[in-house]
Amino acid sequence: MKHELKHCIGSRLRRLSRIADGHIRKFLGAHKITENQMTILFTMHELGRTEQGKVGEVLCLERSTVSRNIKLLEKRKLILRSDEYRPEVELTTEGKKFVKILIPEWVKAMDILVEKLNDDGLRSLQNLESRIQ
Amino acid sequence: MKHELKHCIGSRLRRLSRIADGHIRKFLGAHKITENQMTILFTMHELGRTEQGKVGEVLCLERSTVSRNIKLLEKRKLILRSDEYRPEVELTTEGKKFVKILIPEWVKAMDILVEKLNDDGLRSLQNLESRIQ
DNA sequence: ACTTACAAGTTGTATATACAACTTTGAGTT
DNA sequence: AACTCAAAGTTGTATATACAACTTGTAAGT
Repeated sequence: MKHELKHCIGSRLRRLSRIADGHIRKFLGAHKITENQMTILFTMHELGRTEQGKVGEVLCLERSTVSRNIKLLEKRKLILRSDEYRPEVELTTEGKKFVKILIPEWVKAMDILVEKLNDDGLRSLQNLESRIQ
Repeated sequence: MKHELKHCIGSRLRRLSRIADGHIRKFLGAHKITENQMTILFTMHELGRTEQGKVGEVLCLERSTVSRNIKLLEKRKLILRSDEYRPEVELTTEGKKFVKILIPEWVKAMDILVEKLNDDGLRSLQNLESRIQ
């Protein structure tokens, strides 16, 4: 057979991401935030005030997924949406504060993951990213 | 800063897996099956009759996740469960037939992904797997 | 045989995700 | 100005996932 079933690239990447997220979650426990929402907060921190759609574009997330996640973060007053139909979003002051609180925990998780992956593993990750799209 | 937020290993792996799964889903459309359920079917095809827990162990999935996914596949009569509390599971004849139908579609998706990744990308994937656990 | 402890399954709950269908808005065309 | 169309947002629906709490069965020790 040309490919072996257990070499399915989709399932292997899914598994890798579950493992990595598991490590990250260990450090987020106290802060009542999911790793996904953390990623959106961080992305918005990087982007500054931006259109909602841009978030999905950067993260390769479907419009509807972004819409719902943003809604959850808005409910917690971590982000602000302009009230146009196509809103611009940005972190609130509280959101920025929360990001600053999260970063040290996230750094602990990254330390562990980076140590596991090593420079070579990080290059592998970049390599995959550059090839897959 | 030691790490950059946008280099978060968790979110990058999540993104990669979403992209890969998107490619796979394109080929599964006609067959009314999700890429995750496909993975479980393929895993069970490899394992043969086995304890339910083994599936989660191989795929790094939580017990409850396996439980629910298995239930969905059982409802479709693609798998069979012994009726002990800790059941053994296996593909039904119908399940095996379905796997044979799915494989060509899956191969098409793998052809595309393997072409994108190339030998070098596949080595990168293996490299990540060997390092991350 | 009884008890205890642990391992594995299930269920409740919340979030994450995608796709389809519908809605809204703005931009171009006439 | 009215029309049309495309782009982006939202909602309905189904699955995927994890964690916590509870359940159940088995194995070990007495």
